[in-house]
Amino acid sequence: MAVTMNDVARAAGVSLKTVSNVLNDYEFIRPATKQRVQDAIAELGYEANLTARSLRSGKTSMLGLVLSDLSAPYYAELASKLMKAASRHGYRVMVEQSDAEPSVELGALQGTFRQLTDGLLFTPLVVDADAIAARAGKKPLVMLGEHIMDPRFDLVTMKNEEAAAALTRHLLAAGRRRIAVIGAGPDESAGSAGLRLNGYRKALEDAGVPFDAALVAPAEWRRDTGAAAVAGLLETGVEFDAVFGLNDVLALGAMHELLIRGVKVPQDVAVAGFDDIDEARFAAPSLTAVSPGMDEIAERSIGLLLDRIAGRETSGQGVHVEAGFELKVRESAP
Amino acid sequence: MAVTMNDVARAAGVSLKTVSNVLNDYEFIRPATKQRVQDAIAELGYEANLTARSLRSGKTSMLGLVLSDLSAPYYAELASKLMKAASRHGYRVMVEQSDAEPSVELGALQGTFRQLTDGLLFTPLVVDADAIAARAGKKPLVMLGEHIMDPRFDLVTMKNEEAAAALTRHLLAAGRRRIAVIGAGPDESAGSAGLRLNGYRKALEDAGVPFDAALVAPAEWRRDTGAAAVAGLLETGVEFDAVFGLNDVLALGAMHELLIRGVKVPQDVAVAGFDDIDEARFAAPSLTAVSPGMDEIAERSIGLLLDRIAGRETSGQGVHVEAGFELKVRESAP
DNA sequence: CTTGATTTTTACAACGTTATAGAAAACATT
DNA sequence: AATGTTTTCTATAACGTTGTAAAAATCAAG
Repeated sequence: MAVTMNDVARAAGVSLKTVSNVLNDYEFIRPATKQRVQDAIAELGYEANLTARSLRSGKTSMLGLVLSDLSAPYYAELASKLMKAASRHGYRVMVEQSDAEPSVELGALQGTFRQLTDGLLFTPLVVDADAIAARAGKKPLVMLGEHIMDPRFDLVTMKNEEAAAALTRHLLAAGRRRIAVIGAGPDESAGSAGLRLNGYRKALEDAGVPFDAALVAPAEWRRDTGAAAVAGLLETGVEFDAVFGLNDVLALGAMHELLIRGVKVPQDVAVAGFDDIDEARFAAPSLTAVSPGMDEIAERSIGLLLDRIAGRETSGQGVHVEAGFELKVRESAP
Repeated sequence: MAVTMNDVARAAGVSLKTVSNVLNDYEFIRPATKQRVQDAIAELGYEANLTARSLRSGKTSMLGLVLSDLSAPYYAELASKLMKAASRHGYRVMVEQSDAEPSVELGALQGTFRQLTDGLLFTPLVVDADAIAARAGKKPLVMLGEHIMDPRFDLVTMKNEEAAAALTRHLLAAGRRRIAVIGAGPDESAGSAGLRLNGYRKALEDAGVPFDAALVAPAEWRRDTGAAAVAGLLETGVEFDAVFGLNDVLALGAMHELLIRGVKVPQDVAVAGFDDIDEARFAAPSLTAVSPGMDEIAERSIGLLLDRIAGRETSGQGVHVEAGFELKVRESAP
């Protein structure tokens, strides 16, 4: 079987606890003793048993990450960065895909998944703050995204409204006046969709351009739905000279549909997105998009969660972090 | 604190072990007793402690997945599917990103990661079979991909050679004679790159079209490198009327570069890829690509790994599984 | 009823670690 | 050398579950 601390203790001629002390950097150990233990560890190839350590200490050195679908590029890139950031601090990340199922989302707050993990990064999509609060337990929990803005919870988010406004201003400055928005209902006010739509409306207002609900097309945030939404706009005969996809895949789907139908991008219609996934740079034409500072989001969310776990952050209120953004102007909307 | 089996036992008026027996579907329990225990579990909201269970039983109900980078679309989609497949069998998947670092790849075979997991899905990229064999230990290990083809290991892969040949035949049938290949050196013979290149050569040979090493451009499998490789070809003045990207992101990067430079796709140059990631359908023009049966790969790899874990598959030799493929003809190479 | 076989339940140890509390050793001070 | 103080080490008990082996209860048959 595997080498245990007991084997190491025997080999080094010390007690079990002394080995444990060496491993945990206990202060009062004679250098000679420490050396003997470390030699024994090296010689036997001992590796600590995380399961046993967890059982005894209650810590797992794992973080949980709940998101709807890992195959969505934005989430894939985010998960990758979060894992790397966590790894720098000695933590692993376990991913749970909710598929936007309420039962799965809520389930991830409790039960095995929660148990296996010292803290949770949670991207709620379909459950509300009260439901979360009722089930959250007392392990640290940091929200990602914009579905929940509640003072009870820690939250790491991006400047959705400002960034959407900046992007809209950019389109307006380029002379576009009929900017279609894909990915929200005209009255949407909550979540990422609502915030980004607000930014769009505010920029229009500031520029004195009237808001037209006919330009706002609801769609789930996927490529195919983005394509379908723009097809719908074209078929209903609504005039537009720009498309703002509320995320990149929507914009890319829309752009695809436009190109198929012979609409020139950006000459006839400019297209812009939100997220700046890797693909945005390499689309044809390359996609103008808001880059929401994913590195910063990853770094700060891991930082905040680990601060909570270690008890370094003790605010009773939720801490709210907003990462900066950058507008990446590319060919699709110069 | 959390409710333990002991609390349940006390509430139901039975012994600890009886609760355990109920949870583990032990055969000989009086229905009345079982009911009392289950009522107590429901009433107290008991949830088994996985850590304790793992420590005692040696099983974790987790699988490991080692891949280079989760943000690569192919891996993101594969990971997502693998997680869903595993979840159907009551397992979770922990992902480890190797970044193609040999030390990380080998490290994932041992140490904590291995310990936390009942079996490993391993996509080796930079380490060889002997190094793996030396470190693999005895927990089940299933290889994904083509870097290692060794009878010692279980392997789930795709029909790289046949699929690449089929794609090449398709390009030849459309009249293309100068088909550039991006993502391999001209002498590459191992790994996915080598196999796909072999398929390409075989199809050329069967068609009596001479192989020209000048048409083969090495490149790491990313968008930017794909773009750079095609730029290199254009600048050296090599003539070509088609590009076969050895994976989709290479092809998409190449297509982007071609379009930027005013080369018409598919009129001047046809472009085709391999993987059929979601983006392939929505690129402009949409990308002709080999679909390597990712669902089947996910299903079969989880199946094989779980068979090994449960001892249902006991072949001493490695079991080799090859998923089927399909050619998706789209606009970029009709 | 008694006996023997079968079903049902239980006590106790064990998995490999960390926490507690105290014993032993080393050092400093008189 | 005796005393007190600090450093170093250790024995033992947990953490919450499953495995082993045996005890207790039930049933069938005489």
